[in-house]
Amino acid sequence: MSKRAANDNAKKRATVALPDSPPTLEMVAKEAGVSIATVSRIINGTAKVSAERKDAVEAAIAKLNFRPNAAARGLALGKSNTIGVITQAIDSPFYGEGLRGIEDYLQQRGYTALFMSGNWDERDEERCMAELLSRRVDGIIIFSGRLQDRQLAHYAKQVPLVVSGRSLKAANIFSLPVDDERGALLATRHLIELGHRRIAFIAGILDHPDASLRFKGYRRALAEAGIAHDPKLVVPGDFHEEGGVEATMRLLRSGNKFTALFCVNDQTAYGACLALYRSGLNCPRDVSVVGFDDLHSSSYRVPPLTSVRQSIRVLGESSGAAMLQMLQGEQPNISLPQVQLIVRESTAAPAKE
Amino acid sequence: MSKRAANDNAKKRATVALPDSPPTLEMVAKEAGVSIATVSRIINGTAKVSAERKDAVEAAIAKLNFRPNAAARGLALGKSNTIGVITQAIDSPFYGEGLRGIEDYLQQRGYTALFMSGNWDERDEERCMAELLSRRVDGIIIFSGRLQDRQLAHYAKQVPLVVSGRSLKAANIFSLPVDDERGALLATRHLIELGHRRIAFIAGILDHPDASLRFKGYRRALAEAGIAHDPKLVVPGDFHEEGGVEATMRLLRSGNKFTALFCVNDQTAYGACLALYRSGLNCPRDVSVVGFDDLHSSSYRVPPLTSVRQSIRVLGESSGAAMLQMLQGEQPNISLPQVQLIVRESTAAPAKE
DNA sequence: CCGTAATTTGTAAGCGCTTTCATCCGGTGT
DNA sequence: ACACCGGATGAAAGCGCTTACAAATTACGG
Repeated sequence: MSKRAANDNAKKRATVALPDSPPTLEMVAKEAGVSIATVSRIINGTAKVSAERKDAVEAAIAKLNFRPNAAARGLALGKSNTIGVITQAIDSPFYGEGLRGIEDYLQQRGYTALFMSGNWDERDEERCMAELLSRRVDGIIIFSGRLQDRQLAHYAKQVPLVVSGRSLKAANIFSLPVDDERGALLATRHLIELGHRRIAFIAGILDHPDASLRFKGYRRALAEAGIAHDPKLVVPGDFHEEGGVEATMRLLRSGNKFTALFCVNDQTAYGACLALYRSGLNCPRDVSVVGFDDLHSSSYRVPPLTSVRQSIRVLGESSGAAMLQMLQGEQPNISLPQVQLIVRESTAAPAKE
Repeated sequence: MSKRAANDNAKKRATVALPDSPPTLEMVAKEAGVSIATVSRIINGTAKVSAERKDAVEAAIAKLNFRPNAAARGLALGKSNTIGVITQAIDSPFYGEGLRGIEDYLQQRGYTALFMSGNWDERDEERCMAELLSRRVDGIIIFSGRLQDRQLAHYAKQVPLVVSGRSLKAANIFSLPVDDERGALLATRHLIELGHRRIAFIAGILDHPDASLRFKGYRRALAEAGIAHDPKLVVPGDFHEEGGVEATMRLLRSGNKFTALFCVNDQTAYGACLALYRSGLNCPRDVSVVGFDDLHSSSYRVPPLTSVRQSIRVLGESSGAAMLQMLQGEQPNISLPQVQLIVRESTAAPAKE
């Protein structure tokens, strides 16, 4: 047995010294008196090894508290077991649920998710892509995103892509679209069935695909019911609470009457509710409000918000599943559950005039 | 000992390259007609290189769309430029803001954050630590967390640690405590000043340090004002909306009168507000409610929630700053802004009886 | 007992990058 | 002219791990 007591007495030195470099395969091999190949084989279970050596190696690993260096392994293997995820904002309640879904799914299958925020900005998103590519992630999942289709197709040559919340087909890309139009249709139809005729719509950012699809669903529902679409009842927002407040105020000040409000997403609806409250209007007595996304906290609003549920968490899990299938070389066969209207207490029949 | 065969085989293998594998330093060097050392020096700016070669290399890099392999670089450098972050739940609105702060701060300084969710579970947290350690992150930031102090001290021998929202001192650990007690004191005092005497408290999970410190502040404010503390007005919650609903219902059913409610965090307060609404009680007319954390969406509640602001985003940024200082070998000299009470519209004087 | 096949185990060649060190240059000083 | 010097380059040695291939060991039949 060699004398490696110095290592064991590291405690003594630790009072002054910074953490000494972590143990390596070589140190484990020496400690156990075998070759590094044998240690590697035991760790990965890639070949049969005699029980005797196996025990010795496992003892050495435990003793040294050895943990394989993922970077080195990645280099040797040519894969990192990491999936990059580009979201717009990691602190958004909307994306957060999706990230959680991805993380849970991947982690159970031995992968790690690397999250980055694109900040609703195309250049930021490119920076994220560059960083992820540089880290040689095995695949990248993008939530909506501002990148153009052709840019995505370009990146897809370098790494498998899953794009969720968007519809797009190209080699090495799998997209998982959400049925925004149908969701908006259900929401608007619900308001119409309650008896509303003057239904305003707070849109998101103008050129955003989600927003335009939802707008389309809104108009389709109106058309179905034979209600003329009044452009004055459509105002832009920003997908955030603040935009909802401003849009609602603008609507109110414009003097155009409305008894219901369909908001492009829940956060916008939160803002709308606050603006109504500030204006002395009661939801749902004076104005009914419907959101989109069904965020977790929407069921705890006062009043609980009626919303379109697309389960962003499931979207996340499905994205992870699709990515793993792509990495197996399979064509993903994932589909999302249908969007669904969740009726709560922010909608009611309009007041009799 | 004929090594000829081995060499020949190695060469053969070396010439085989998959067409789609990303370009390497070597390919760039060949393309530019220089050595790989020169390319490396140009990329990192670690030495002077003639303008002529520099141009050639940059052209080659652009042509091949070369991106250095972060894993390989990490291996060679012995550092990954990555900071691991352990949070309880990536989809929590509370932690989300903190993560955003960390991400922004680190990214501007050339670091990448690797987020993992501990799920409020000690074993999960250990799994995260193991994963991060295996990836040889340069440091780890932990948000609150369930790990014991001694476990943290143990991990700190392997990697620098920043623990936020917690107070603890040990070698190689920097902790960034939030003044929970003072926040709770301010909140409760505010209710007292408004004239409330029967103030209930919805606590978090029993053994959680945040919860007990806030409870302490609550009692201190009561004591200051000479109000007897009534244990019947204190009920447990779970830091989530659901717990707030249940706790409030329990309080209401118990028949113990109260005119104000201090909740251990904003999410709990959201639940409380809903429970009041369901019971036909108006906030703040019948019951005033105060939260803690001042989440972004609290200012958009109906009514906007009075809360204690500790700027979790700033907490995140500061954690990042402290970590970077530690990596420089300095002793971090970071301090947090004081907690602050944000008075909004969920609190008012109690109704005259 | 030896030959041969079936099993472990060890050796060493990478994976892509950084960096030390030796080499090669064109000046300089005398 | 000659020894010397400093700056630009390249060769090569790792960083820690996997794995193809060789070597060593064992098992067995003839």
